[in-house]
Amino acid sequence: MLESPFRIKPGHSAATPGASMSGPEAEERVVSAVVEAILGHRIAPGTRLIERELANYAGASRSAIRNGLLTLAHAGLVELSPNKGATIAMCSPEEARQIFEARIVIEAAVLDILARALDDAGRAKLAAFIDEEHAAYEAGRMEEARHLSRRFHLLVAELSGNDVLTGFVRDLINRQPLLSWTREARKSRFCGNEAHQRIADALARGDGAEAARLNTEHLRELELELRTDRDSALKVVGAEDVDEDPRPRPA
Amino acid sequence: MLESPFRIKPGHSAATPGASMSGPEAEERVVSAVVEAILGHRIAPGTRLIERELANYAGASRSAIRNGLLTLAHAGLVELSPNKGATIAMCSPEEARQIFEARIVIEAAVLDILARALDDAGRAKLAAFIDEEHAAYEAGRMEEARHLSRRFHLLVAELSGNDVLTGFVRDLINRQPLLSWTREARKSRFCGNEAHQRIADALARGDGAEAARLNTEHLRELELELRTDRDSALKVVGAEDVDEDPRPRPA
DNA sequence: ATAGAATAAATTGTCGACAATTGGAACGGA
DNA sequence: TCCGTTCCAATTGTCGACAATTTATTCTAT
Repeated sequence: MLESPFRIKPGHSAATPGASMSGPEAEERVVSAVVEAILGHRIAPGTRLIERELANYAGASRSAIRNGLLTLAHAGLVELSPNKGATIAMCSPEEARQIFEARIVIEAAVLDILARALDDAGRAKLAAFIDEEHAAYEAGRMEEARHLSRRFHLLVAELSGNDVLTGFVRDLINRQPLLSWTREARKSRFCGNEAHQRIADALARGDGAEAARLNTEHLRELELELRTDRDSALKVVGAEDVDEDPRPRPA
Repeated sequence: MLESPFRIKPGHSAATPGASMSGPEAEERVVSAVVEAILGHRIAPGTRLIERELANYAGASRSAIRNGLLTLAHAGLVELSPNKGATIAMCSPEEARQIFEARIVIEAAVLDILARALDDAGRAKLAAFIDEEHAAYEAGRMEEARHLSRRFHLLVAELSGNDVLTGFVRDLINRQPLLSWTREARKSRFCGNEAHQRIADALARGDGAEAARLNTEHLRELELELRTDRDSALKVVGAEDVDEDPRPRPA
């Protein structure tokens, strides 16, 4: 769950008004939809999520939505205030810093573990993934490229064989889009395929320390880029508060 | 949440039969009760949790219990199978290994961070906590001592200032009692007040690397102790399957 | 007597309705 | 015009009831 099939496309406000197909995956559908919406920068942090709206949208009942919101809250993607409702989580700069700090240390550990345990099958998977990532970029499918770029770090964690650490990495990666939700960030250059290649090379050499160092550098770069994006965004829009705001307005 | 006030005492099977005080903390109550029951080794991994029973016990309705179970499931303390219900999570040896591995790397990072940021207030808190821990042990209040011993690691994380990593540490520590749930483990010697003291000393010196090394050693020792406990338990009870079983039998 | 199928009990999943709380709007007074 | 109060719509929280599924029991045939 939370693994995000990335299939549901929100944007229009009523899925299929007549057909109330309340499958057993109703809750899952909402979770996926919200995750996808956040990843696609179609929904802004701080946006209020009204249960009934989501219910209508997903063709499910409020109970399912409530469960979904609870799951999302546990994952740190939405914030729940008693009697106040749910909003897309907002990350303060400090929180963003902490997330990057956590990613750096955990991924470093994961790489160190993986460097010792990587076998041929793993090497092949890594190579194939990086190829796919590169292909998507070359073909101009930026959305997919960005998606794969995020998933690279998850793949590394999975290959390390430690499910606990993998879960942590997944949570942290999923929160990433909360940090850079401005339109500017979408223009950011292809984030680090070269870096990923270098990391994979170091891993193949069995040099976990170097892989960790490269990854740390990579993440620091990302963080810096994010910070400048945020700053420039603030400088541009200024005090009128960011309101290009592509969020689904309550009817 | 999950912070566990440790105040509710389960054991008798009906809280206050007449008074259905369904406060807003009903869900919280169940969560605390289950956490406390797990920590006190009063409930065995694999035990099935029936919603209606919990509801009656806590004087709440099934909805609240369901939410509580979802929270516990996300924390890794219970497992939910669709249409099958909830059980106290069982940790395979492999899972236990992964949890310790995760603790080692994350706490090492936390100690490294803290060594650079520790101020006088923090030093004082650490010292006071270790004193309290020691006092509880000397006074023979083993339950409390064990509780404080676990919390030491959480305190270190909190002092580091990184809430994200702190949350991870909390999750991992809460899962600890799932690993050593046998009666034998209760007899285990006071786990590492000296070790805690030494770690605090290294921190006070600003030597994060040494603190991390000591902590790693400390955790490895704990893991080993656990493993032998489990093995000896298996050797003793043998194939009759562990069934001293102090779990609340379904009426 | 045992294996298998049919039945019955128990438990979970889902839903809609109602109560409680919040946020905003209309209203009135200074 | 501005501030405070009152009222109302909107939203969340909670509950019990019913349907669907699983699990235990009983019955029958071999």
